[in-house]
Amino acid sequence: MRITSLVEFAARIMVRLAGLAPQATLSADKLSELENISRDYVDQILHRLRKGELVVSRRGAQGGYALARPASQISVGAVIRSVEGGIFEEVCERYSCGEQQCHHLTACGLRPVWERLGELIEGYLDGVTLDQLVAPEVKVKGVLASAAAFRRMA
Amino acid sequence: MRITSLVEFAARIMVRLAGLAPQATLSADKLSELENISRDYVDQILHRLRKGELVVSRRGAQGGYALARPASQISVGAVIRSVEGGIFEEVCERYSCGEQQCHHLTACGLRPVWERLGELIEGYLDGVTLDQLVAPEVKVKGVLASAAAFRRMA
DNA sequence: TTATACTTGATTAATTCAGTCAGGTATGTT
DNA sequence: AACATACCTGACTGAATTAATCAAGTATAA
Repeated sequence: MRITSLVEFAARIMVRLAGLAPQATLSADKLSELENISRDYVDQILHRLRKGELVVSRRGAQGGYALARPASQISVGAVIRSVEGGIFEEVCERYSCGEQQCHHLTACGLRPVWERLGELIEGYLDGVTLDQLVAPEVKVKGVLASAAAFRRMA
Repeated sequence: MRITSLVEFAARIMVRLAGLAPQATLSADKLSELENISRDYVDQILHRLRKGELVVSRRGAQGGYALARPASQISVGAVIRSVEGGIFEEVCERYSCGEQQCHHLTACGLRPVWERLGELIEGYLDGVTLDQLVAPEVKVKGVLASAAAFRRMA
C-alpha cells in the first residue's frame, strides 16, 4: 500500500494554495517551480482538482489558481478522491471467484477486515483538513494530535 | 490503495489453515482447489509464508501445510509483511525532491499525515488475528466488533 | 521404487503509474 | 486589435509493478 505521486503532488499543491492570502492566486508555472514538478504534470493535476471542484482558476495574464472553498472545508480525503477517483478499492469486486457470490461470504471472514480497514483509512483522511497542514512539520504534529479528526480515531 | 492478489490469496490460505483440526495439514494441491488459485501461484505464496515462518510443511505423500503457531498468535499484518515485505510504504523515501532533506520538513506538514495513516493501518492489521476469522462472515463481524484489536481503533 | 508433494528461481504477460507531448482555447494587458 | 500569458484537454509512451506461469529440481511417506 502506498501513496502515489499523483496524490502526493496534489496534496502538496493544495497545501500551497491553502497557504495563500485571501484573493491571491498561484499560477501553474509558479506551482511547478515551487514543488519541482514538471509544468505538464502540474497542469494535469490541477485539471483533475478543478473537475473535482476543489480549486477555481482565473485565466489570462496574472491569472492563477485558488482553493474553491476555505481550507478548513477541504479534507485530504477529498483531494485524493479528486485525483484518483477513490481512496481504498473494494477487495471483493477485484478478486471475485467467478461465482456469483463473493468468495468471502461462505469461505471465510476476510471481508469485514478489508471493509473496516477501508473505513478506518477513509475516516482518517476525511478528518484531516488543509488548514491543519499549513505550517512546518513540527507544528502540524501538535495540531493533528489535538484535532477532532485525530481524536475520533485514536 | 488496494489489497493485492498476493495479500488476498495469502490471507485466504492462512484462514484455511487456521480452520484445520490440530495435527491436520492441507496440501498445496488441495488449497489450490479450495481457493481456486493456480497450483503454481499457491506454491509461490506458500513459499513466502514459509520463509516468513508463518507456516510449516510436512513433505512426502500425505504431506501438507499447517500454521507454524496458534492462529491466535498470527495477525493479518504479519501475513501481509510475509508475502509483500511490508504494509505501508514510507512516502518521503519515494518522492524526495532531490534535496537532502525531505521536502515535507520545510515546505508543508504532509508527513505527519502519511505517518499517522501508516500507523493506523498497521496497528489495525496487527490487531486482527487469524482465529478471529475462522467463521462465516456474519459471525466474524461480531467477533471483530468486540475484539480488543478493534476496540483500540474504534 | 515410485508417486506425491514441496522448493526454487527465472521468465513473461498484463496492468498500472508517471510523466510527456501536442495542440487548442480563453483572457488580461498594452 | 495584437499579443503574451495561462489554462484546457486528451492521447500517448516508457517504466515499474503485479500477477502469474514455467521448468527443473529435491525430499519423503507408502
